[in-house]
Formats: sequence, structure tokens, C-alpha cells
Amino acid sequence: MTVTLKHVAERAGVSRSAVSRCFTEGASISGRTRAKVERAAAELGYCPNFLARSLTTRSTRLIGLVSNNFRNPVFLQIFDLFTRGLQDRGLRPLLVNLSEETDPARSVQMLRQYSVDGVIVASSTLPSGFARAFRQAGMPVVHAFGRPAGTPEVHVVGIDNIACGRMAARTLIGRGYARLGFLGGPQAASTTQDRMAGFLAEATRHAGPGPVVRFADAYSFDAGRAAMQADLAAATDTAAWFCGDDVLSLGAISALRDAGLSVPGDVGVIGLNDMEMAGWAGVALTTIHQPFAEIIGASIDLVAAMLDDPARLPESRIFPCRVVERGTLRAPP
Amino acid sequence: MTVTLKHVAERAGVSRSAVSRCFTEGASISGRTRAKVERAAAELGYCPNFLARSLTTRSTRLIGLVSNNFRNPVFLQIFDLFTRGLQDRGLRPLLVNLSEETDPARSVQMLRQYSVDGVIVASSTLPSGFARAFRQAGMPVVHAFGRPAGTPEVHVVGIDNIACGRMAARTLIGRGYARLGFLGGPQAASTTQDRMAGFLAEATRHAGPGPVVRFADAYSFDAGRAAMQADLAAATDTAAWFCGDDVLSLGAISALRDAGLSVPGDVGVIGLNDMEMAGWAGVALTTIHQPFAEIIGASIDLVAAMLDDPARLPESRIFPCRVVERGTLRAPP
DNA sequence: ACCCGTTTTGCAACGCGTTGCAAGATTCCG
DNA sequence: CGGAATCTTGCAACGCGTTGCAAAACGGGT
Repeated sequence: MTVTLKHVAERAGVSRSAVSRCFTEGASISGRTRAKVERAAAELGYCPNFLARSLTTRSTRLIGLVSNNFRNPVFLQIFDLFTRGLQDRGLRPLLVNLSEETDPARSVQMLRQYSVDGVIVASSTLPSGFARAFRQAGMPVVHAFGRPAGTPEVHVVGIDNIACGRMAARTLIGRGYARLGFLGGPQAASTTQDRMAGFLAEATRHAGPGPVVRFADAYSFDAGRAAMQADLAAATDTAAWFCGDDVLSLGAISALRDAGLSVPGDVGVIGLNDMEMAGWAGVALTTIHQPFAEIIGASIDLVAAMLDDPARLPESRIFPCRVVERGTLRAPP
Repeated sequence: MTVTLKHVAERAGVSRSAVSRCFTEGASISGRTRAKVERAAAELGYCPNFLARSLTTRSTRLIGLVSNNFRNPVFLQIFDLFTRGLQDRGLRPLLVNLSEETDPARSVQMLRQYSVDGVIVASSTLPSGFARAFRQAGMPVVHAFGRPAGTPEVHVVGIDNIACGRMAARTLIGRGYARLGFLGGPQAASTTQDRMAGFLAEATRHAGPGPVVRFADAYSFDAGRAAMQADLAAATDTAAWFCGDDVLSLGAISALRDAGLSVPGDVGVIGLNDMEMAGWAGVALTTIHQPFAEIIGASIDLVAAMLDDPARLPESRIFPCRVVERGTLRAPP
């Protein structure tokens, strides 16, 4: 049924090798033979089988795109950028949803069975054991949105979350808010820990009352809303919040407004990510912009570089963030 | 470097066939041999190569998951359900982003090169030529969110968009709104056409002034907002809108509120999809619920059924929708 | 026409696993 | 215990392409 190399070779009256070379970049083949082969291939509708080829070339150009974050709308932007970036380089994303998965071994096995050339882990909440397990199985790995380290075990691309925490605290202090609060995502996530650490380091130098800390169960609207409702019930009287994620911020703002508080009149909120929705009219979330395009571009660059040089040493790449001023923080006094 | 069948065979002291049969469901192998092989495989960390296997079995269990919609947040939910559903059946999604693609031939070639076992097109805006081209290349195809037809060219799973349009119109009429409006997505999309047709069929039977029709350039917040701003500038004095998508509704509502109009006080809005965000406190969008889980489950069932019986005739599966009452429509008079 | 250096070509083996077949080993039965 | 029926097993060929190697073809110079 399917038309193979052999059929084309017979029709063109050449050997199978000739046909193969016709479809191999930089192989030695004469113009005459090439013409014959191309004609036969076109007539038969031949299309080389990448998977068969991969047996000898040991390259599938398949990249495992692994994530456990399918609730936070920002990840749609992230998948968009990843899929397009990979496609532009002739790489193919095999999407792996690890939402309910806790055992790295099963994912490792799956990715090995499909002989992926590399793996991109796109998550800040997946335990780092996953990236490590992939690496130990011999796969090139890039952890996008991971925690940078001096000598990382795998490539890490992301932002300096501690610096972001600092930046958030300084911004809130600069607006003259009294008591500051940090509303983080899942407490175990490295991003939560680092953003909190930076925020508290700076906030405790602030003259006002000591900072408040709360955590949401997940990076989701409902979790942010619930955490803020808990804080309102506890009446901490916090004047401004740094939320560790935009969607968390939206949940928090919804709880504040439901409680009759005005944002930014009574309470200020600054988020982190600058997802597309943050810029929607009516949302107008002031937030710290995370440069997704750069992070994703660098992740793809690194995974592509690993294809050429699998022994390349892991490195961290960190991109600077900046505050995007919109409408959820009051003007400086 | 990689450990193959041969290494395991040597270590276990059996033939390669024996090892192969040990990893093949239902093959004839004695308990003694199986034990030897499993031991050797475990010691070497052997993992069968699916791609090599696919050469003879002609099955990769790879499914092309094709979409061109990476802006509408509802698609993150859709990808979540698809990836999990496919994984649960041992199928692997190869994600293909066709956002900028206009030529089906290139996509066909790519999917053939990777020998996908089937293709799921998840989009209501991708020209139907794509699904057709995949089918003509001999691939099992399911078009999720496509336009159902009596004798479809490929499997189609979705909703009755005409009926949804009717339902929206009846709902608005029941609330006693005067002039009705339809705000559709891209005019060429079949969903836009069908929703409009159903809506107008019912709305024109309404006693009030004739219905207004507008289109947004894309299924996006900004497009919905821009279309509504255009309508406000034209002062059509429309009392209630059926927007062909939730994210369009949010854009429209943002424009209405910016113009000083209250929703649902002055103007009513009903959307379509019931994306997660529609239920967020503060958003509270009244909308027509599209049963995503059922549609996606059926799509996966159909593509899996095609793997067993590729000659199976294409069919349409249509799921009923229902109005979800929230806060953007006034109560019935 | 001849010689030498460069392409170009086909052969055959290989990558990793599967499978039809026939031979060998087991089991069952009388 | 012999013989038939049933399991297991290994051999060898196959699926689809790639590639090292040596032979063949070609090109140019004289």
C-alpha cells in the first residue's frame, strides 16, 4: 500500500541507494539520476519514512514537550511559542501531559520508547526529579521555567525569581503602601520559595508592619481567590500584595472586590508573568513581565545545540524581568 | 550505547525472537525463558524501540493533534483533555500548530513522514480542506469541532451550531430584549455561519426590530472588543447579543462597560462554549455550554476505532448544548 | 587514444525489531 | 512406553532506509 524507496528505485531504474541519496542532504548524486528519481517519486507520491531513517541516523527530530500545567491560561501562549519555534527548526513536539503523574520512571520509559532526541520540561511546579531522570536516561534536557543554579544538572532557562520578589517589594514600597503581603502558589514549588525569599528580604527592610505570607494550592483563579478570602477572614489589613502569578492575582482581586474593597484604591496588587489576559481592557493587571518569547527561544536553541553536541555541559540562562504598569497599583505618592 | 534486543538475547542466552516475543502481547513463550529474558532486560535497562517495531507492525500509536487555535484560552482545556485521553489509551499526540499554515500539502507530508496512525483536527476555523487532504493521504481523520454533515468526508464530532443559534435567540427573546444582535467570529468559519443562520432564523420571527449582525476578525478578546466598539459607534441600539464564543463575549462586554453601559442592566450578552473562565467570580458569563469532555472523548473513541478498522465509514456525532445561567442576562420579565 | 583524478553508482551489510515456518521439546493420552 | 497433539524455539527473511566500500563512469589534459 505505502510507496517505499524500492518502488521508486524500480520505477526510476536505479538502485535503492541512489534514491536514498537523492533525499539526503549533501549526498553525491548526478543531475541526471536526481531528475529520474524525482520524477518517479513525484509520480508515485513517495514520501520518505523518517522513522525508518531514524534507525540508522539515530535522530528522530522528535522532542518531548513535557508539562503538568494545563490550567493556567499562560501555558497556551507557552505551547504556542514552543510548537512554532520547534516546527521552524524542523523539530516535532511530542506533547506529554504529566498532570497526574508522580513517577518519573514511566515518563522516562515512554520517551525512550519513542526515541525522542531531546526533552523540554515546561513547568515550574514539576518536581526537579523528572528533569533529572530524563537526563540520567541519556536524553538532552532543557528545563524551561526551572530554578537556575550555578552548576545545574540540566540546562535551565528562566528568570531570577528572587530578584523578581525583590522587584515586587521595592515597587510596592515605592508606592507608599503600609503592610505588604505575598500570595504564593504551591508552597513546595521552587518558584514560590524564591519569589517569597526575594520579596521578604526586601519587605522586612521596610519601615511598616511586618509582611504577611499566604499560599494558594495551585496556580489557578480559584486557589488565588480562596487564599485571599482566607486572608480577609483573618483581617490582616494588608495594603498591597505581590501574587506569584497573574491568574492568582485575578482570583485575589476578585475576592477583594467582592469584599467591597477597591483595587487599587484600597488594596494594591502586582502579579507576575504578564500573560495576555493581564493586558485586556477591564483586567489591566499591573504585573512583572516574564519574557516568554526569549525564554522559549533560548530553550529551543539549547535543545537544538544538544542535538549536535550531547556532551555539552548544562548551563543556566536567565532573562531579566520588568514591571508593566497598568491599573492595579496606585501612583507613587 | 543504546541497549537493544540483541544484547538482551546474548545475556539471557536465547535468540532474538525469544526476547521479542517476551515483549509482545500474546506471543508464545515459556515461563522459564520469560524469566531469563526479563532478568536480563532489567539488568541492562532494556526498553523496546517502538519506532523500529512500527516498521513491521505498521502502527506507531502516534496521533497528529492538529490545531490552529492557540489564542483562545478554551483550547488549553481542550489540549488537556485530548492529551490525557490519548495517553490513557496508549496513544501519543504529536502536536501540530497550523496557525500560519495555508497549504495542506506541507502538513500532509509532515504527518506522513512520521507515519502517524491517525489525525485529530481540533479546530472550527481550519479550512475543511485540511481534514480532507489528510483523509486523501490515507490517514484516519477525526475533525473535532467541525461542521457535521449527513454523509461527511471524515468523522466529525461537535455540536449543532444552528440549534445553538436558535437556542441563543430564543433565550434572548424570552428575556424580553428588544433588538437582538449576533456577534460572530471570522465570517468564513462554518461555526460562524451556522450559529448565525440558526440565530437569525429564530430572531426574525421576533416581533421587535430586525437583528443586527457583526463579525470579529478572530476568536479573541481584542477582536470582540473592536467589533463591539464599531457597533457602539454605529449606535444600533442593540439590546442583547449572542456572541459566537466566550472570549468574544468578554471583549464585547469590556467595550460595553467602557462605554458606560451596564451588563446585564442595559445590554444582555450570552456567549458560547462555557470555558472555565466564564465561571470565574466577577466574570459570570451566561453562555451556552459546549460539552468538551464528551466531544473529545468521542473523538478519541473514533480515532481509536479507525486504527482497528481503517475502512470504517465516516460519521457525525453531535452532542447537545445547554444554557448556563450566570450574570450577563437579565431575568425573564 | 591514454592516463589520472573525481564523481557517481550499486552492492551488501546494517539499524532494531517482528514473524512465518519448520524443527525440537513437552505434554497428554491410551 | 509409543505416538500424537501442542508448545517453544531458532532460523532466516522482512519492514524501510542509510552508508562504507570498491567498481564503474566520467572529465580533463596531453
